[in-house]
Amino acid sequence: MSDYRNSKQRLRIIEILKSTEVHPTADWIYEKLKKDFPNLSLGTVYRNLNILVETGQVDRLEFGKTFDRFEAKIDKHYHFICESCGTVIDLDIDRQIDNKLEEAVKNNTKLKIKTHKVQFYGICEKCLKNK
Amino acid sequence: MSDYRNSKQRLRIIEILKSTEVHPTADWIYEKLKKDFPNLSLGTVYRNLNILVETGQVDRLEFGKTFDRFEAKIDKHYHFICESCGTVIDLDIDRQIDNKLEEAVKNNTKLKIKTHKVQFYGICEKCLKNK
DNA sequence: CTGGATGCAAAGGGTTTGCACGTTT
DNA sequence: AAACGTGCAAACCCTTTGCATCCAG
Repeated sequence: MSDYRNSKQRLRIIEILKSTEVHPTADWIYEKLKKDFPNLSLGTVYRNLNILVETGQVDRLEFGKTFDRFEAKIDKHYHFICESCGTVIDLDIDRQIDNKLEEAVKNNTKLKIKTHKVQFYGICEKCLKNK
Repeated sequence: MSDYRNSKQRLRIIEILKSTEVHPTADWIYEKLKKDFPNLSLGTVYRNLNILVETGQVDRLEFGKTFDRFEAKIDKHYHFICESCGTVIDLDIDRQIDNKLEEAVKNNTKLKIKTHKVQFYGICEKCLKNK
């Protein structure tokens, strides 16, 4: 890993992220940052966000890879995603815990909650063997 | 909503999805289906997948919209996504239930589980008022 | 001074869409 | 026959990347 310097743009990006609750997109940050750096380029925002995620200062909210995946198993279940090979595996759920999970949040907020999804991340059996 | 017919391509897509556990990408399905329909186009696969998702025959595995979102709040928490306006809201977690959730899965599989994420979906307060 | 960072623009990669033709009902 | 579905290719959209220049250490 290379050494990262403290560019003004990067520092401002962290500031912006720490001062908002809107979970911005890269473009939102770009628009906001443009006021400070009129010549700012979107590429700079993306490069810095990637660095900030890499160094653990920022979290990226995403599911799996950039492309969608599909399944015909319609009943409720969780998913496990292997961080090594990308495989997605269905997981049975413990209904009792699952219900408690949703109840705990429902009773604690004014949001109208319809459903929830859970993903587990780690290494699958196959990849465990191959390392 | 329009009436959907039973095109051969669409029927095969459901068949394929029901017969596999790999949670395929659109492209994976395209490659597989090409054996039956040599002139198949990727657009057809995408169109049909969207129809199947719309009619509830297939689930799409994704998180939020197509673009990533970022946050500087690094500590563990859940997210709520408003299905109406796309807003993402941080949710506190009940550590006890959260731990039980991870334990339940860990004890029930040979996968090496490192972490998990939970998202809740529904309608936010603002959108509830505006309807 | 040296290597990382930036701006700009082009390229990438997954997904959507307009159009003319083919198929289902 | 009418309306939906398909193939093809172009268009889209978000993100990445090559390159010359700029700037932090």
